[in-house]
Amino acid sequence: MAQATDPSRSQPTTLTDVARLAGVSVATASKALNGRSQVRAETRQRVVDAAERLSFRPNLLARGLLAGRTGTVGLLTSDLEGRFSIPILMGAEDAFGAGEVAVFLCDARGDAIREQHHVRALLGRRVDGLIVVGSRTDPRPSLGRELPVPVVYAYAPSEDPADLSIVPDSVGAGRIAVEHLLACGRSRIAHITGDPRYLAAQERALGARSALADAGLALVGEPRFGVWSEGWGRAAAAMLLDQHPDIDAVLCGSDQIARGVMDVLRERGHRVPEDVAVMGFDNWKILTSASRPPLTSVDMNLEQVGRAAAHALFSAIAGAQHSGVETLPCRVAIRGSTAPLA
Amino acid sequence: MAQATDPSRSQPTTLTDVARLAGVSVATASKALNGRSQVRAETRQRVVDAAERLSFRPNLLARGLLAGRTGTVGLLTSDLEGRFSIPILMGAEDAFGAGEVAVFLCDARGDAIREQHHVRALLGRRVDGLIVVGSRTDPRPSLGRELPVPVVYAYAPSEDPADLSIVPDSVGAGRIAVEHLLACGRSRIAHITGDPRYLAAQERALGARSALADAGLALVGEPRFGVWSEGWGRAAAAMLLDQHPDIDAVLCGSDQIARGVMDVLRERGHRVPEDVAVMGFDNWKILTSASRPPLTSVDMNLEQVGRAAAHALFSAIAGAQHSGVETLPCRVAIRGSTAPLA
DNA sequence: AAACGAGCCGAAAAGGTTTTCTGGAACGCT
DNA sequence: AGCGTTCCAGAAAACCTTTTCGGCTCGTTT
Repeated sequence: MAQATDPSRSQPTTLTDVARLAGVSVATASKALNGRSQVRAETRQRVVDAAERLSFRPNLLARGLLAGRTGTVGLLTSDLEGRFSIPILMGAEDAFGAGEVAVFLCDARGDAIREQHHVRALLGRRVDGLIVVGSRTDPRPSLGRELPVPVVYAYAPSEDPADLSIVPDSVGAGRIAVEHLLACGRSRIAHITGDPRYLAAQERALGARSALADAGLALVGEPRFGVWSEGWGRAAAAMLLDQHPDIDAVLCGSDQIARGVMDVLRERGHRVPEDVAVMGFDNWKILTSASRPPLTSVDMNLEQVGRAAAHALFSAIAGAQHSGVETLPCRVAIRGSTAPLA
Repeated sequence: MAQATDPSRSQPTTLTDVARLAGVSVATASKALNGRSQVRAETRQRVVDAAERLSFRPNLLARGLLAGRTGTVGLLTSDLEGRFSIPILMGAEDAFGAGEVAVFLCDARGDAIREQHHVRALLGRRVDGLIVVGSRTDPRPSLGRELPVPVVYAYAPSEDPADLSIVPDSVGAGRIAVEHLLACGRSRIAHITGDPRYLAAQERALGARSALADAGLALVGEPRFGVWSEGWGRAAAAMLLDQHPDIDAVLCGSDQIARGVMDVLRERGHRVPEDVAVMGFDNWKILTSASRPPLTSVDMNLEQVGRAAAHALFSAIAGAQHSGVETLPCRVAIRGSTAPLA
């Protein structure tokens, strides 16, 4: 006798097994399980029972090979570590998971070579489409127009306008932040933000200024660019208070910066929000809910971005031909650090 | 004529195309490209050139169908949002990516039904194995012994000792934390930690006590369990200082708690680390590097856990039969919040 | 009674690759 | 010349599923 095979690793049951047990041909078994009409109800039931007893799961490889579509997509992140990729990834996974589509996850770690490698591997697996997730909102090089499957860029738009990109509306984010502060009765608003080489920093500042201008106001001083850290928030806040002790709101480019700013405000005896309102961007709950008081922040709706990218990819796979950069609105998550002036 | 097909979505080239262009049979083309020996060098070169010209990529579905192995694994997380899954996921993705294995990402969102659904879907895609990543270190129900592929549990071990699980050494983490504080000359050490229903909280406390006992010492008071938040850290620190103003170190159950503790210490005029040393767990850089001073913290080496799980799955796929819970050591990331007593 | 239609099932092909086996050609040796 | 050996290429099967098409049976209609 041949060596007994490990029972716990037995070959998965095939349609042939089911057909044999049900006493029909594989063709009939297939039709019975897939709800085709040319099967008698009684026969169908026999097949379904047999499949159940053998706990049959159709081999999606074979099906994909035949159908030309695999029901898989590639999710290519440039940087899993950064916290922006994760919510986008969650949104996309959510949107796909509901629709029987499986997601290949690849992390390029910001390396173009590795990215290219992953694209090749994914194409070898005949994914139906790709989502490319960036780690910042600055445009990135396109994967090219010659790919055999549709591609959607999320968060970081493609440089090629022929590609389809889904990004949060950073300018609008700056606008709604200022509008919220204005609604709270603030008028002497300063802006402390992060690295000026980030498009997001520039666009948020632009939106903030534009909303102020619409109200006939202007920022107190110039936007203070620096880095995305609490330390910078503290340093900039100290300088700001020295020069402009009369501010009544600080719009911060990130939640981290906002935390630094709030620490300095408190240490210098300014009450938040009674004397000075503080706002951040990103709505990173670990920071916003832990600060004293909890921090009002602009949420970039990143899960939404991921979901929208997934839906866009769906319709692109179905044949729709869209292109250009689509922006999604952000929203203000209001907490204790902003409140109307008494 | 038939409708012209969209050139940008042309069918991928197949081995048949390559063989035709090279003037050989598909069998020979396959052997040439896969380095089989029964091909003349000159013929092989012709095939390779043809494949190159057509930018041929073998269809991994077909290969997988034939080989019975697909070179894919499923990564099943219970909670992508939590920050513990991500490093594990990165480590696993890293280990697999190097070896031509692609990773299906599925997020069950802590829902057993959804998890079961994903397992079925992954088995339908004939993954070669599964990694199940938990969101906390408490044991979780096994997926069962009847699965047709090997499974490795990471971070959250399986309740079934017949399964293989890879977890960080939480007891050891508590030990090395205390050992570091002892090495800094501290002897009056208090412990403020999180939710007592988390095994990690219990085990870290256990390890800490055991290391202290080895040195002939004991904790100052009982471990103070609460929740994993800055707010609890502040509240507990205030109580602690009221009862035991003479402590010289606080071991905190998480970096968030540690930040809260440090804020209260500073506000009450205790210097860190001169008067009181503070340590956290998790080594979450966004918190450890932003605090004043930067926070010493125990790193759970989660990427390592992910990599180890990937390697374990590899060898299980290759046939090795391991089981039980394997613990991986943690390490102390030393920063400014701990320093030797002068 | 013959013809026809409807309903149901099975045979076979297709999808792309790898592997095994067969066979042909060239070459060396007796 | 005949035989054996080596080398190389191709034919065919296999993996598993879906779909098309042909054919069988049975019931209905003229």
